[in-house]
Amino acid sequence: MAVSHPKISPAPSGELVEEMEAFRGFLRERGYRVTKEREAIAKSILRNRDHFDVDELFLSLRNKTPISKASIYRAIPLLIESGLLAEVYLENGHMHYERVYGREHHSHLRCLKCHSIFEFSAPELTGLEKRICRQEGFKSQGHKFEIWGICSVCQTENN
Amino acid sequence: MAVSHPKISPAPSGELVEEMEAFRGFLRERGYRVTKEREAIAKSILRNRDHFDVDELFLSLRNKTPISKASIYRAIPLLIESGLLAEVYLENGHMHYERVYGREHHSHLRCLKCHSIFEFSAPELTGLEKRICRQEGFKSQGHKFEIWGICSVCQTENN
DNA sequence: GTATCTGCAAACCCTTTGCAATAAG
DNA sequence: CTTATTGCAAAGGGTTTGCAGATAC
Repeated sequence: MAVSHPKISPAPSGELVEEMEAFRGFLRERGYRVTKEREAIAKSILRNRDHFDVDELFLSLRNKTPISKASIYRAIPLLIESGLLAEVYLENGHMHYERVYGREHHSHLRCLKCHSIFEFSAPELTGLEKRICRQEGFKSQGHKFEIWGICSVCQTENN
Repeated sequence: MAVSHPKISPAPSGELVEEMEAFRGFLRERGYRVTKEREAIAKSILRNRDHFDVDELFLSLRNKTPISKASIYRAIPLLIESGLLAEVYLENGHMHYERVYGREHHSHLRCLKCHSIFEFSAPELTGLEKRICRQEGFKSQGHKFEIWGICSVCQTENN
């Protein structure tokens, strides 16, 4: 199985300075320290990644700024708290993350063959969420919608 | 944190014999053996559980018919193949399962406080799924919708 | 200088697997 | 009798943690 269409959409880099500054500000406010490791991790996420797991991040940092997985795992809660990242539990075994800073809520299509993730927006989900919660007396803090199957590229590949 | 409203809805027991026979039939067809361990696991699921994880099942069997976790883990793929169970990846760290035999597709409300799971049906999700897939050229094999927050019982509890 | 952060390695938790003994057909 | 299944204990994979040395402030 050798599939290789792109999983990572290159990110706009205009706001990078601004977003980095926001992250540094968050750290200072909370009394956390601004370390080169945390900066490298944040920069890598802002620059390259919409979706990733810890291993991908670790490998991509390995060349320029090698950082231990322990430090990555320890940085992630900070990135989440700062509003830069969110956890995404794709149902394939382990935790994934996605950059959320400056992006809007969306849902995922997950290809079972090439493991690509595609995004879409479905505004009606919000209405559905509200209606269900009203019916059940539930106080919502979030929702998730995911579709899995075979993406268009993989459908046309022979094998 | 001591919360204790019911997580498990008692199952109808009229069809139990019939469902067990279906499972035995499935095993025989496939050349698998009908063992007392597999029967105890299937019976426990049919009788008591809509949602569970391996640990809960292990503990509940412990008294009457102690079965090793290894055997439970090995039985689960069979139960899934037989159409009795489905995996549910609630985003709280590990795999859960739900009985599907004779039940219709539904979605989940997950309480962050008492960890109860509530179910609801939202037929419009199927239409949404189809529309998105048509737009993206995606071939769907399934979808999932989950809402998390605080359930009505937990909202009225002080603390 | 002092408290936080880092890397390392060990610990953890859930799940899977190798193996010898057991049991189904 | 033959082969699948079981329980045990060890191995796996992802994630967390204790600790001593490094570093931000």
